[in-house]
Amino acid sequence: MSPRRAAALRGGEQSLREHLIAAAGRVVARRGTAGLTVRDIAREAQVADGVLYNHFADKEELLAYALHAHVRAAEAGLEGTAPQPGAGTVEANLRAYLDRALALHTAILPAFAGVVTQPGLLARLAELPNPISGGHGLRTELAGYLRGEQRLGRVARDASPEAVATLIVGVCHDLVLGQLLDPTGPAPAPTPRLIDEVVATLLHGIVRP
Amino acid sequence: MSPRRAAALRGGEQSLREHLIAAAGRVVARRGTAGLTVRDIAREAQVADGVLYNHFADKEELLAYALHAHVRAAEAGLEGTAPQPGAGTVEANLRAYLDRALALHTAILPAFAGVVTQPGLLARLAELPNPISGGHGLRTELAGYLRGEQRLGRVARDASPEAVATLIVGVCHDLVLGQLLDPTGPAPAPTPRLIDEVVATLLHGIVRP
DNA sequence: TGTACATCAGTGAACGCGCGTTCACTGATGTAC
DNA sequence: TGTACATCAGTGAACGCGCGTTCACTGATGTAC
Repeated sequence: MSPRRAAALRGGEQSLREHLIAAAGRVVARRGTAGLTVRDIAREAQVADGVLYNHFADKEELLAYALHAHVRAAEAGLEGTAPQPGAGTVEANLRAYLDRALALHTAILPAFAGVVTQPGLLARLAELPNPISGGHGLRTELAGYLRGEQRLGRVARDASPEAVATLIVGVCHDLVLGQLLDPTGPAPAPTPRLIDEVVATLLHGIVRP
Repeated sequence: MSPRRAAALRGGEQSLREHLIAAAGRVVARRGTAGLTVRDIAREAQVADGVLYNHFADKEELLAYALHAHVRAAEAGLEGTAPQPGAGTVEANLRAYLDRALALHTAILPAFAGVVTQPGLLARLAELPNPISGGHGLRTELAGYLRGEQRLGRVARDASPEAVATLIVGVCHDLVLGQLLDPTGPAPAPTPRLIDEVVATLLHGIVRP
């Protein structure tokens, strides 16, 4: 035994299963899951239409793995590391977290837009080893950072790390969704001024004692 | 002339065109546009499959009108009126705006989730008399309110109304999207405590002078 | 070592289904006489 | 007033297409002798 090998693997490294996940991931990153065809994936993988059923129960299972890979790749692809409590200034750190979150959501949200409308796919994703990250990790990380700063006295004790994390992630959703809903709108990168003002608002609020 | 009348209109008020938009609007409000079938709409309207093509160019045009109607209905259905500068307290007013925005997005976002992945439908929506509202009106309203409070001296002059509006709308997107992405998650109504903390963060910030 | 055979992942044409859309037909209503 | 006819919005069976999925077949590789 050791039968026929997929033409696309002639070069020769991966298993066809990994090859399919990678190919699907590329297509998902490019166009999202909406209107995505089994044949599109096969063409991207340069492989016969039917092979995927030798390795996955159905299209949804492959897509779930592809999305999973896409999310992990996006998270791994973030530049630099998350700020630590006590380092630099709180302002610069908050800004850094916002930049990171924005980069992450810009990479992930378009692919997830189609997932919301596919309950079966959502369920498959939930079954995968890691839960749906989708910024969840980053949110927790940010809240943890803020608690650290609270301990150091650089952030008010009565501030709510969860609320700030929700606000930061929310801004990302808003900006990326706005982009998705109006493709003719402003440039992909939001105005730096708005970002500055968001950080200032979170730091100082809008009323002064 | 004055030929056959649709059986569904026997009761007798509207035009069939309005009847179709209303029926489609009901289905869209219930299940969104994803996986929505021309036959589903016809069944809801209790009308023959083909009639819609007597009144609309295609499915997308009908859906665009239905979404438009749904958004306007959701905006019209908001309880009470938007707070005015100078009335009550800034805190209560901000909270009221957040509640309104949350109600609006809870009603609208699920229906729009499927729209993001249908560029043709998006384009049709953009062509309709009013531009896509989708909270846009509320955002402008909120920014205007905040500028009013600035003039009255109840909100800091150097605060950014646009940033606050983005933060408020962003929280809505985040909470509703979270709900959509994890249907098994927390109750539809978010915890009041988080809302309180969000308002407090916007008012006072997280660092103290 | 060389040859015949068995294995089974990969292949891609074909299947069946559901969708958006079309169009020959129906029949309630207005008009002509 | 009553009857025959013309109109055309509504009807729903049928069309064609694209999709996810299946499965008889192919052929590269390992094994037996």
